[in-house]
Amino acid sequence: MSAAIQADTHPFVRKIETVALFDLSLAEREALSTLPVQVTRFDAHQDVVKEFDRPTRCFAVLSGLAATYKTTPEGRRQVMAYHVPGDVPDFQSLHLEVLDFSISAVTDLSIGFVPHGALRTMFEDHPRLAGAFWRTTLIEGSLAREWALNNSRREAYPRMAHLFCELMVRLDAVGLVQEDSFALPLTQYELGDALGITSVHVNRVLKELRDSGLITLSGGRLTVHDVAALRTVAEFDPTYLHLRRNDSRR
Amino acid sequence: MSAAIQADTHPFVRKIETVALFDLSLAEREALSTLPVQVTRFDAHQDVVKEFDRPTRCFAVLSGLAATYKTTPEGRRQVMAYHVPGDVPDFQSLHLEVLDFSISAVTDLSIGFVPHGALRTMFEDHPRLAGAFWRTTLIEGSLAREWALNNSRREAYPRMAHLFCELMVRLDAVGLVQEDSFALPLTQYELGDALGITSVHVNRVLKELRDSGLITLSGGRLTVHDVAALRTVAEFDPTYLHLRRNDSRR
DNA sequence: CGTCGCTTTGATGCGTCTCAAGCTTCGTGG
DNA sequence: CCACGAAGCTTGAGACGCATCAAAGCGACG
Repeated sequence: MSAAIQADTHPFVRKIETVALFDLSLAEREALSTLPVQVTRFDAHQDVVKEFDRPTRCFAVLSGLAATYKTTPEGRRQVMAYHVPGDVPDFQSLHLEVLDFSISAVTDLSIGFVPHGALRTMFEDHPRLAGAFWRTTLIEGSLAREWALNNSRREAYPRMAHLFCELMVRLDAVGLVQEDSFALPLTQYELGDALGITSVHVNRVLKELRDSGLITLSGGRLTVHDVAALRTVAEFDPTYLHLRRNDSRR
Repeated sequence: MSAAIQADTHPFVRKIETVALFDLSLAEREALSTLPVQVTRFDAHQDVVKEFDRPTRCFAVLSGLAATYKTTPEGRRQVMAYHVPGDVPDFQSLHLEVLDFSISAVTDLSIGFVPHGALRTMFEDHPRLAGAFWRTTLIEGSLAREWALNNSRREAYPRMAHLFCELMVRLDAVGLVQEDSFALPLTQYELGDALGITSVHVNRVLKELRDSGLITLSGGRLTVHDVAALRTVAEFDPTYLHLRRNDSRR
């Protein structure tokens, strides 16, 4: 998955511009773009942060794909969310001392770390920005609930369709979808971790979706042949993503 | 379920006192306790707010039990969280225009509504309080993720044990547990809605838990006979609840 | 004292898991 | 440039967990 965030724009400015319900003032834009960012690369399959960590900084995904996941003590793994470029997935560490999930690099990853202290200072001076970031964390909660519904109340076939619909909309919103096709660098085993099924069953369901003519997935790229039909199968309603108007072309 | 919130304390003061990581200043306490509250009663099974609503106020549960739930368009219902007295379950409406879930009264319910405007004014004057309420919404997100893990990665028997462990800890934190026993006014059908299984299967799992000597559930009251064993079965680790020290006696 | 909602139990079927084996792809070293 | 190994994909057979359908028991309340 290639970088989609312009190098000349501070990632937090980008994020807030796409999420906030107001236009940034000059002072706010200045405060955001002078936040200190430490850029770090991670290899695929590395953990960026781990459950029970006590982070002292938040981070934005600059390029690549990241995944929030939890595991039962018994070792069963569940991916809770994927993070696309521009996302700030561990903002909760600013207000909750200990992390209740891990975040790993699905692909090679470029990450921008911002110290908690700088964020707190910024929020004191610019309370509207605090509200905007609060909003981003609420949207993440909304995604978590939709995943809980999807994974416990839909069978594997519509469940997978739903995941593909969500990813398409979210990747499209950051310009990573071309002609109903986007990079999806997940193994079938990893897809199973997200959907709560085994890789064997992922394979069979994928075959069904392929045979229905809805999608093809190969070479780490998903192509949707019939967006409307896929949405119908998935019962997909994007309300829970809380996108603003025109964030998505679909 | 009887009221546990003292009538003479403003519910929002109560909530923040149990959640915030700092001691309230006099001004902050004053601001909270002068928030206008409109108390309203709901009968069991009524909806307090519905998915796609655009609320203009938040509310605190004063007494009774409430449930956040979503349904698929096909009609399958999933409870995402239970709310005990003191909780403020729809705080996200302050920052997200349209609700992505419904909240219903499980039992008869007493609710205190507070207008968004009053909250926004308070947050402008007292930014630390905004941080404290932000924290409460993050904790809800954490619960949603744990439920997603529980419902998709544990089988019905440990899954139910996990739900009981969570409810016991959270109800204990608000003083509603006596001698490892608490009110649990849910039908087996409703338990199925929370656990993602049918009421028939709830009945069989409940029987197993009873036969194991772990619990009894009758007359709307759950008694845990062996807390340690129930936790072991459930692989229960309360970290995700983000309680502060001494919030729970267990 | 009959009715209605809830609980309990049985029989059968479906969705997904588990185990197992063969196949494809691709990167690496000879 | 080919051989090989490792990782991932594909497919089959049988087992298991939970759903579904159905019916009978129980308890509370008018």
